[in-house]
Amino acid sequence: MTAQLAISSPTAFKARTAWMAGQGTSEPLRTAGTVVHVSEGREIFAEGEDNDLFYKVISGVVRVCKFLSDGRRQIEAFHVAGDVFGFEMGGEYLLSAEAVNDCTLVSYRRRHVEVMAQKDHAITRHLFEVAMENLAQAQNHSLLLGRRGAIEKVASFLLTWSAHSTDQRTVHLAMTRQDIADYLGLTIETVSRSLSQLERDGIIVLSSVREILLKDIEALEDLAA
Amino acid sequence: MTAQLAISSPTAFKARTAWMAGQGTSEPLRTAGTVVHVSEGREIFAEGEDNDLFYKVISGVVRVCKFLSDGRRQIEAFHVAGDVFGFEMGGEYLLSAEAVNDCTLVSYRRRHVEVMAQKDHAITRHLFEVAMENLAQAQNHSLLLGRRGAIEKVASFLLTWSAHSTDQRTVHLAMTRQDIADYLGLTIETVSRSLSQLERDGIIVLSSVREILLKDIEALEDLAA
DNA sequence: CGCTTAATTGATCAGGGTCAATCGTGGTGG
DNA sequence: CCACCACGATTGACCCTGATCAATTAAGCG
Repeated sequence: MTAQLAISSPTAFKARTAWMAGQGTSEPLRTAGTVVHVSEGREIFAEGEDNDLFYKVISGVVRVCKFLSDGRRQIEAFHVAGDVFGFEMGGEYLLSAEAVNDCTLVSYRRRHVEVMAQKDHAITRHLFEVAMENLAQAQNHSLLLGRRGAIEKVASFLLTWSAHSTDQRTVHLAMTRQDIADYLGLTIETVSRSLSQLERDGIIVLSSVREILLKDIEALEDLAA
Repeated sequence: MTAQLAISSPTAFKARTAWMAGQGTSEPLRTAGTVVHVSEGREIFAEGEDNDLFYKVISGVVRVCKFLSDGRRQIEAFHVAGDVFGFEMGGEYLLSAEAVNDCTLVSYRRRHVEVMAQKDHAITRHLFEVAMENLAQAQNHSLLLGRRGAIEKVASFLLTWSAHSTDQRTVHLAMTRQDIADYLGLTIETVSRSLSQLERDGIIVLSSVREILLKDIEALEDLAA
């Protein structure tokens, strides 16, 4: 609360290196957690369950999502190394979380951390930042969903996701087309067509299904503007 | 942090009575603010400005929104009496806020409150709840924007907004059709047509432009499911 | 009473969804 | 090692919802 650390950036994903999560003096929660492994596709928690735990990603990618009664799915966010998710105030989770691929996570017992936070102000501040970061992300996501066309959405997604790649111009996708579609509020076919379109325009190259080369980042940024 | 107060409900708007905002022992911030009046259509703050203040609504309705470079607008939320908005971590606001109609607000100096929060744990917890409530709201909004058709969106909007009305079946709209459209990610025409459609189906009655009677709440809930 | 702005309604169009067929790719087992 | 299989991704044809353009109506307000 006291220090006004600027949050990293108002993007949908956050970039921190996996190896530093859970260690270092900048990590207020480092002593409190339990390491867990979750394999691809497995549920971490579901909407409506008691939320006594929250998590931080060490490696892998997690999706958090909601479902409509008819099965339609909306992915709210993808979480990568360093991100905290599942931290909520009420008695039960408001969304579900699943492993996009094999993940290593640290789980924290909420009540335990709450007690710690009373003594250690740094923890409180850290949790605040987590919450505010997720909020900023959710608000950007709304803008994306409400006011952009299919190509704009896909371009925007590629740019954001490219921030994680070691090489800025090579995007490794951890998720399927269906995941992307459910994140962008599109169908799998429209995502596919948009990618093909971008390739035809010489803006990207689909070097393999899960790997995309960004040839013209300028053009992508114009589309995502 | 310690007490795990359940947040009121995961709806897009929150209902509290105007006359109790800013007083009562349940109000940790009651001594710190300054009352301000903002008239209809006026900007309260804009994306990119220094955020040294945040606000609570006493009366009236506030919209918070983002703009795309081409002028398209996405309203993230409407805030009513009791809601806190403009509370962010970074150095500048990530969204803009405007008065939908004449408003009375209380403004709080962020740095001042941050100092207070160090001494008074109740303030910290209260701000946490504010943040988490806004987060839950933003996430529900994403679901609405990404995965629902026009009629579903409008039905959902009416139900949520009806929670504020004294009479549950009579909805007074503070905002224009354009505001509704920008909140739902639709055009003004589609909002209008959806309302007309609902009236033709006997589900609502448009008693005047700003007043709508909900005749068949069941049917609305089915649509919004 | 007219003027201005918001809202409704209509006609048409296009972006994206749906349905269906084909292609690729990675994994498995012979 | 290779062939087959299963599932994900791509592509095509068509349709439908919601956007766009345009005209009309309604509602404040001076």
